[in-house]
Amino acid sequence: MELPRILPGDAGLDSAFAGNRLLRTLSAEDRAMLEPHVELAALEGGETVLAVGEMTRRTLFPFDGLMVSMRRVLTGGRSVEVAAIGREGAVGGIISCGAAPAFTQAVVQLPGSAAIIPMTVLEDAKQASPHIKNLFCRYSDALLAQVMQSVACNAFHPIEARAARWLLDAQDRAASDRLELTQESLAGLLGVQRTTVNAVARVLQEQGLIAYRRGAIQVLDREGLRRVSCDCYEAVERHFQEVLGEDGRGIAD
Amino acid sequence: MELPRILPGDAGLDSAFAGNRLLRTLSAEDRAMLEPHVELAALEGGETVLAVGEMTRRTLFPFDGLMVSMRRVLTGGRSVEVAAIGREGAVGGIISCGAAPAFTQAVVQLPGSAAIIPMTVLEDAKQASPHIKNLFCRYSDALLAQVMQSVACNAFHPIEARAARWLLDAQDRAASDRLELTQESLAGLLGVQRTTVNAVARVLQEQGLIAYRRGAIQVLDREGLRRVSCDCYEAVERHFQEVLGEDGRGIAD
DNA sequence: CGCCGACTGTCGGCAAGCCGACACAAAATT
DNA sequence: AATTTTGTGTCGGCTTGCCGACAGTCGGCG
Repeated sequence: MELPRILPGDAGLDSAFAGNRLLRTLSAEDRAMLEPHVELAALEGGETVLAVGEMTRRTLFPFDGLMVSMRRVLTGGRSVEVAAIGREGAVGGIISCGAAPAFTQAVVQLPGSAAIIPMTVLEDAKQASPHIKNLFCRYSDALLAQVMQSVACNAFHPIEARAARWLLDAQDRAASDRLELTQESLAGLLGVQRTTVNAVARVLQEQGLIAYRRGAIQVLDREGLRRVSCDCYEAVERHFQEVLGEDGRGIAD
Repeated sequence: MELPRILPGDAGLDSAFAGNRLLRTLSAEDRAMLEPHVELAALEGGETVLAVGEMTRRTLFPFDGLMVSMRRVLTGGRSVEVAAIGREGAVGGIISCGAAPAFTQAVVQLPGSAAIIPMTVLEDAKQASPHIKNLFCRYSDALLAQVMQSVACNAFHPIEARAARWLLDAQDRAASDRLELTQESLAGLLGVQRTTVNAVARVLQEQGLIAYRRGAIQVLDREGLRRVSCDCYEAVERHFQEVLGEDGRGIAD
């Protein structure tokens, strides 16, 4: 995978360390340790960040609207999103510590920027900083919880609710309220037929919750979406808060 | 949670360190480091090993037929199994490093034994032994993969295939080919109606793949089950092999 | 023995969402 | 401006699995 670079100036670094929920919690010393090894990248929608089977030698910390979608593709070509990661988290070797090949593919769903750090650097940082180590452990738990919730969500909740949840999740991470994606790709993420997505989109639009045109969906009424969405949205957010807290310190740091 | 103890004699310890796929890979020195802090427990079906919200202060390494089921319960009382863990893995704080409360409940599904080790001890061991640290990282990745596969599996595969997969998974871990569970509880694990499970069970029995009586299912024909099961079974096992290998050393230890 | 609670078998109506098909519209390409 | 590509709208038939209901059965226990 080749990633386009953006200017690695201090402005970029500052917004990375301020814009990502994990990086934001780092002390000056922690930050100083990582900074020399950070690479910044601007990513466009559709780019593959990590291919199945590829070794996870680095980790991306999204900020600035970037949302990366982790997809599991099955034999037969059908695929679902198993997790979406934005400025609240990290993608790559953060769980496996770089010791395992990717099980899912990671694709840029909403464009934005990321701070990219080699796993070797991160592993050293974990050794040196108790906070970093603890932070990554807690984030791993939060990510696992997110995926676990999706298992339950897929099993029980109707697509209308799941679609609404997805839109809320996406908009949380997006830089704008306009999400550039087709109904077709949304269908692929939710693991349902395109025609089903179309039906749901129509209903949500009639209710004034969203507006869409060719290749883009706009969120008009977050509160309304929240009502039709399943409570998986809240459940995951609650666990995030509990584990990582708003300040990212969480429990017993 | 209170766990009944079994005699912590050397015989028990030996079978624990030989019977669990993770513990088995430890060197004599690694084992010596943990041994003084290991508690052995015999667990009965239905016991709650970890309640939602409880801090994960220790980790269980199942052996000897024990299978623990991680369940996510939704508002409304419906629940699904998000992961099943047997002698190939570990349950508890292994991902969160003990830094987060449990998001799912963990219930004993098939009776057996476990080696229980406090997270504090495990964390120290990770510091001291590169192999242990690497092993736990790789297992974390494998567990996450398992859950991710379930998301896709629930989204696409018909229950007949999923049920067959569950039976294979369970029998891999069980001490015998007789699984003591009711159709009702299997329905709860798969996240479907009991009547649906009943229909599936009847079909599988007619095909001679299983036999069941009140409260127990017996696997008769593994190969046959494999044919009707979805390939999620193989997909997860393959990733396990790739990451942990048969000897648990996996990639670049 | 006889009761009772838990588990299983079965049915019929019903809704969600699959799936293929096709027409249309908007953008991109030439 | 003409053409192609890509995305959207919609329909009808069909299957899976939900859901409530109820009857049958097994086994333990008083």
